[in-house]
Amino acid sequence: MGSPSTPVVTRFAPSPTGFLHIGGARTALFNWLFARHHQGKFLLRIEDTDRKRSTDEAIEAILDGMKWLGLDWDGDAVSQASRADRHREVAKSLLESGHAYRCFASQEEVQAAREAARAAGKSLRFDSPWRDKQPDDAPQDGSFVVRFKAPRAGETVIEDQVQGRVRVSNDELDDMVLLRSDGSPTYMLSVVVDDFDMGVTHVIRGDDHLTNAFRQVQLVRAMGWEPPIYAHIPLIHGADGKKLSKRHGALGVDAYRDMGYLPEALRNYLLRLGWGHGDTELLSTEEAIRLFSLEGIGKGAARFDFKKLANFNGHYIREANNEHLVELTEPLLAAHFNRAFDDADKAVLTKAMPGLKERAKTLVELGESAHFLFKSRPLEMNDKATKILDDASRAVLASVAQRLEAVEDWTASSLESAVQDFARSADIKLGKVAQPMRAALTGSNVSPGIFDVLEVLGRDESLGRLHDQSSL
RNA sequence: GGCCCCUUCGUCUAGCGGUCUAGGACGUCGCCCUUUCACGGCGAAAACACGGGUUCGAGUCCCGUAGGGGUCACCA
Repeated sequence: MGSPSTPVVTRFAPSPTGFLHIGGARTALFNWLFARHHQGKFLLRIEDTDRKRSTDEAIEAILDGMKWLGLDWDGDAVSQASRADRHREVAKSLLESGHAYRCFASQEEVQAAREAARAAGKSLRFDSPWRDKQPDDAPQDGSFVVRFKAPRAGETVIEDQVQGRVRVSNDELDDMVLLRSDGSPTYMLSVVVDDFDMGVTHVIRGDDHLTNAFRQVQLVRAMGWEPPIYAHIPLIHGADGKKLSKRHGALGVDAYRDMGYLPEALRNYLLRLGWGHGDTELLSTEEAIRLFSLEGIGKGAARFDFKKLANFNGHYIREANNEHLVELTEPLLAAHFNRAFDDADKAVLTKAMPGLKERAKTLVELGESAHFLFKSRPLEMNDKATKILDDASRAVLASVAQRLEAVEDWTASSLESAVQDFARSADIKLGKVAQPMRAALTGSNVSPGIFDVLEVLGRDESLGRLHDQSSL
């Protein structure tokens, strides 16, 4: 950890070529948690230096994803492209100090050299013939790129907070391009400059950046700056153990939202994916901030497991307050029934929510489980309900309905005693009357407690549904 | 292919030389609760990749092997 005197500054730096995918979300979460833990700053920088592949929609999607997840950043999101002048300025000073040079080799030449290296089984380093040429040797009109004059001898070492000490021989690294032939800065240059200018103290990112880190450290040193502290976290794999790609479940967080996962559940799950603190599984955001540390991050890649996410989600649904869940579920119901839901509908939903949320793993399931409340008579029975409603059951329904009509106080407890009395007097088991009732009232074999269902549905609707299915 | 990283139950993980006959969670399978389904409770099966060292003693340290991953762009 940095000394207490230097405030922690972390950043999340996604490239806006798509949505905020699950791996990026976890990286953002770790950076956010780390910054909040140290009461430091968490910055957001959009790495849009590749103008062609960056889109405004993607930027929006990423910001939306962050907001939905509850990861708030300090200050405004910075556009890396907007800082191109400063990046060029740094490249220029590197050129002047002799840490960079103009390379006139064509892309074809570079390509050919790499292929030769591969054929020879060597590292694919490109040695530019222009590295040690004098400025006047340069062709007058040729286009060029600016390359970093990387050290060839020795090795570069990174004290990574997750990976430990990692070292690589400098002759493995070639002279990376700093400025393209059109004068635009590359990512390698831009990250280094931006991280420095933004005062980033800790770079926490996916370990696919680990090898980049070596070159970045060299660049930082060439500028006479101090490198940030690095923490390269393992990638997330799909359930099949393969790298998470577009084809392998690397969905945007918006997809998880649409599948009915709660942001708090996804946060908690993502946190536990690759980070641990003893046996603790469920952590509130406050606890997560309090407990989070880089030491708790594991080194191995983790597989994404929907089953466990669902379990966490069920937990957070049960924990959520009813009004909030009604708000989240109402749009799903409105879409399903293709009609607006008014306050009376919401009141019904709210009343049923305690029984509903107990058995839902996702918001989608929660919404579906509420359908029966709003269906109009006569309800259509699903297969299981149809099976339950045999002749005997329909006869029972007729009798119990008759008994319920006499109930003055239409509440779950009164209704329960009425049905209990009925079952006793008719000498049948409660289940024999409850299940047919459930079928008739909900059209299904699964629902919240049947007496709660009666109460929520109300006297008229309940009796009506019972009569619809009872034999006369 | 070069370089770098990783490897504890099916999955996520705890473990930071002896307390490990390896703990928790999800999942799975039983049982209990019970008006269904969930929830909850109880219980079970289930792992230190392999081989060498180091050490009185290794899941914990070192070296190989195997497997997995990442990266080698005028992408980020």
